[in-house]
Amino acid sequence: MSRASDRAYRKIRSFILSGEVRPGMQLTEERLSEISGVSRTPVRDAVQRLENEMLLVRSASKRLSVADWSNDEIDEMFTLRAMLESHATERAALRMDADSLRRLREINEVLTNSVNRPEPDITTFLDANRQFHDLILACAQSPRLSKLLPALVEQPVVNRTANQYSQEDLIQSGTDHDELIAAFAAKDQVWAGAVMTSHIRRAFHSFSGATRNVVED
Amino acid sequence: MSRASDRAYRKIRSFILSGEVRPGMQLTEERLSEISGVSRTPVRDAVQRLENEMLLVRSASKRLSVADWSNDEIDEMFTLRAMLESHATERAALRMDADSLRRLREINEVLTNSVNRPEPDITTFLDANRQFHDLILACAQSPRLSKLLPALVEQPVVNRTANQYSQEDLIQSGTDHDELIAAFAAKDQVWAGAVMTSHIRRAFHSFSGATRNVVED
DNA sequence: TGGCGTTCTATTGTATACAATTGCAGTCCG
DNA sequence: CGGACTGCAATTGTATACAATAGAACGCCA
Repeated sequence: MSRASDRAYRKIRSFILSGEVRPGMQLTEERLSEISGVSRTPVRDAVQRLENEMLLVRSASKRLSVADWSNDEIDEMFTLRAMLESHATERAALRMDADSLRRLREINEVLTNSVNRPEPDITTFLDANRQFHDLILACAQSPRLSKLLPALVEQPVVNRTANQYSQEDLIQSGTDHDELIAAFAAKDQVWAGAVMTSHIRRAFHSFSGATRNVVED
Repeated sequence: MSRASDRAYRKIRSFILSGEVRPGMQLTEERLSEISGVSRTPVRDAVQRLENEMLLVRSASKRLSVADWSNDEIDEMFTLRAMLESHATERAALRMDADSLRRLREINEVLTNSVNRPEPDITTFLDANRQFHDLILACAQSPRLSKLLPALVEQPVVNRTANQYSQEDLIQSGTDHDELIAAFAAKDQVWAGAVMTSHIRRAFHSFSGATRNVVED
């Protein structure tokens, strides 16, 4: 979108993700306008986008608040993401060209290097990981999927997941990607889809295992 | 949303669906503002919603035009809808309560009556059909699904499908719904999900069969 | 005559002022 | 003392004016 509107979107988003505001907390448009440094008009555009991603919710009558996802909702996000991203992967397997395949290898090279060291570089890992999944989505050539999926790959969850990961988990991610690449090279959509499903499901359990049932510690 | 904004949304939507504008045709915000009788501010809200539903697209730099879906995109819509709505149905099967089940029966009673007559009442059928599917979605109790699915159940396609339907097809819809109700009563999520998949897939083939390959006529 | 640049116009983006709505608090009555 | 009503304050919704930007048309020069 436009500059001010985009700025507002990014500022508000990172404001929420930073954890400065607690889930459920109320936010006025004017407050968001101060935070992002633009007027309420572009703020409202940004807010509508964030509502679609369900980072913000309009509490029974028009008042804005920060979303507070239940465990069930987060489980559901992973489930839906696994379904849709596997489907995207299947489509991509049929449409993958040599250039994209090469690019995937390059990206995963970077990703693997970022974790195969004494102190894993999480930032580089996350960036490469995002590029990898984005490229697959692009290869799927489905405008609908490209619109729907991003709303399920919420950074808060992805980031928290990555931080929960042990180094072995991170290395396993690279291995999964290698297998995906092999499936793409073989143009085997079933294989590719299955690897993606298991890739995301593992992330899910790593996330919920580390997050939930803190009482048991 | 708000009154003017909602008004704009409905007016523009029906303007597009009426077929008065051809797909790919450009529309300015001002023009839409005239059509809907409100100022550009609420129009922009409505436009953003319609962009999410992909009824409108922003053509390489910000100019608006009516979406023009390829056959592949429509196929993809049906595929995604089948995936997500089956999933919703599976969830609903686990969460269905007696009241909702009764209500489903009532709705399907109306639906069945609307088609079991010499001249089927398509309007009533469509309305009951929508209520039926909406209630299942509500029973699934998944805010994400409730946000994602409507973007895949586009009225233009549903309506055109219904008009393509033969009377037997319409009656078959009611029968499918009966079977769904039976699966819900048995709390059998696998059964329910399978029936929904086949229900939507049939609609898909009825649609594409009647729409495509006109050259062969 | 064709390609390029420049101006002009159409369109979208932003700010601000104002209208409408909703929640809250204080008060009055039972 | 409780509950509902009324008026005020906070918040969201809408219109309008203006700014920025992208496209098109025109003319200039090679």
